[in-house]
Amino acid sequence: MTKDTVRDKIVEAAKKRFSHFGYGKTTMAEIATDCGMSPGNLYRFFPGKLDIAEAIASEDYETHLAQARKIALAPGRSARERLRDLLFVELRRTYHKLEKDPRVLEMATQIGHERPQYVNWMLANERKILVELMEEAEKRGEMMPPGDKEEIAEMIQSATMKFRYPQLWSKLSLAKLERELDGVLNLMFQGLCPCSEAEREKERKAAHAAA
Amino acid sequence: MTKDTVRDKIVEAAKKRFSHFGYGKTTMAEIATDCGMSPGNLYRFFPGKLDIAEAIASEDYETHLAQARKIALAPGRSARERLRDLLFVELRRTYHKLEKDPRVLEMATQIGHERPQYVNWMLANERKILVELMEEAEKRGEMMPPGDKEEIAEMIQSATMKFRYPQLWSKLSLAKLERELDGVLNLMFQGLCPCSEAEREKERKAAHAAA
DNA sequence: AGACTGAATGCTTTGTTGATTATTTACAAA
DNA sequence: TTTGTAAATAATCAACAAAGCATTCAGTCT
Repeated sequence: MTKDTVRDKIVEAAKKRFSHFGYGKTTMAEIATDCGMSPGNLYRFFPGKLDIAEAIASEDYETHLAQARKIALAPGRSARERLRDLLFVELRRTYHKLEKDPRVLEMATQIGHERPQYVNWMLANERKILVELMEEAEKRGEMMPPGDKEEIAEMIQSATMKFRYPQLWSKLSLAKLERELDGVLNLMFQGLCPCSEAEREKERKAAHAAA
Repeated sequence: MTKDTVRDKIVEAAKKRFSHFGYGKTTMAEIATDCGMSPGNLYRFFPGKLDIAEAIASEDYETHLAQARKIALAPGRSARERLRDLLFVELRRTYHKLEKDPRVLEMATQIGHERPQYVNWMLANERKILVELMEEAEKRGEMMPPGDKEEIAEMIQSATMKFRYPQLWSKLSLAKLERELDGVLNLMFQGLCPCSEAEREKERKAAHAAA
């Protein structure tokens, strides 16, 4: 039996236990027994319990990323339509996932708390997709904002972070969240008080001086 | 001795204790003794301990609101400059306040956790100021985005919530936070991919259909 | 050697007890 | 009636013991 097969077996067993009893309530000993091995042996395949959870999360995340990339590059939709689609799909997906079962939320908070680096890695991946979206738009000759695309992606994430893991930040209903996301997108798309670039530049200087 | 005088005395005593020992570590009995009365009597002036904290917070908040309103209506600055000033001042103010002393943070989290209504009330107040800012801009003939001002204010808050109580949501440094706020504001001001209103309308219909 | 075990370790969680403390209430003074 | 007290209650907290568990490792088997 190859090493990867065993790894998969462990992940499968853990997935069953975690989704049934929750992360906190399943022990390494139980996972080991389910795989017909001793607890100690698990550590030859994973550094620790949380890493098994990460492996499970990553599986899910891979398919999510693929889906997101497809939306970001969907033909026949404008850049802004694609961005809107992307954020709405993410909002609904995570909302429902966290809503339907508290076990997932438990694992999410656990990982988010003890592995901030992992969260950063996810954000970076999604930023890469946003950049691809913008590059694609530029290639198609759509109007694009000036400036570094990676930075713009960061700001989009910053302005929409509330909608990324909705249940962690607020207790708003999905309907309310969707309305707010729509509003924030409109704000970003149309811009407050649209006017000339020159005027904007002057303004930023004034802001800098005041600070 | 009038009722309000006693109330003030209680608030003063509590303020001293809270800022010195923290909310959790001061007892109602101590506050009462400081005021030369029995613990039970405090309840003739406040429904509970947390309400005393609220009273203290509100005192501070009033001066904050006044300052914010002044910034929002400052002469000689454009609407966007004023909005930028407002958000930056708020960011720095709360960041430093929470940074400098954990006692304030303790009270803030306590109130935020057990009195979500109070937080809503604060947000509503600040929204009112944003609306005033926009109305003032309109009066001065500055270019304004179309739509309900109250709603726009809500969306601005939504997009900038990360900067309102920075320490509660992330562990970013003030410098990083300022850069992000700057970026988000630019995003809102210039708008992603500026283009015609008609095109935007078409887009929203498409988004609706897709949902 | 390489794969694996299961007992040992030390950390975290849980349960329990006793004290503190917010809040209520029955009563007293003015 | 208003203003207050202080004892009673009930909820929470702190301290500490007991379990339980993730993780490690000395050692077995192949």
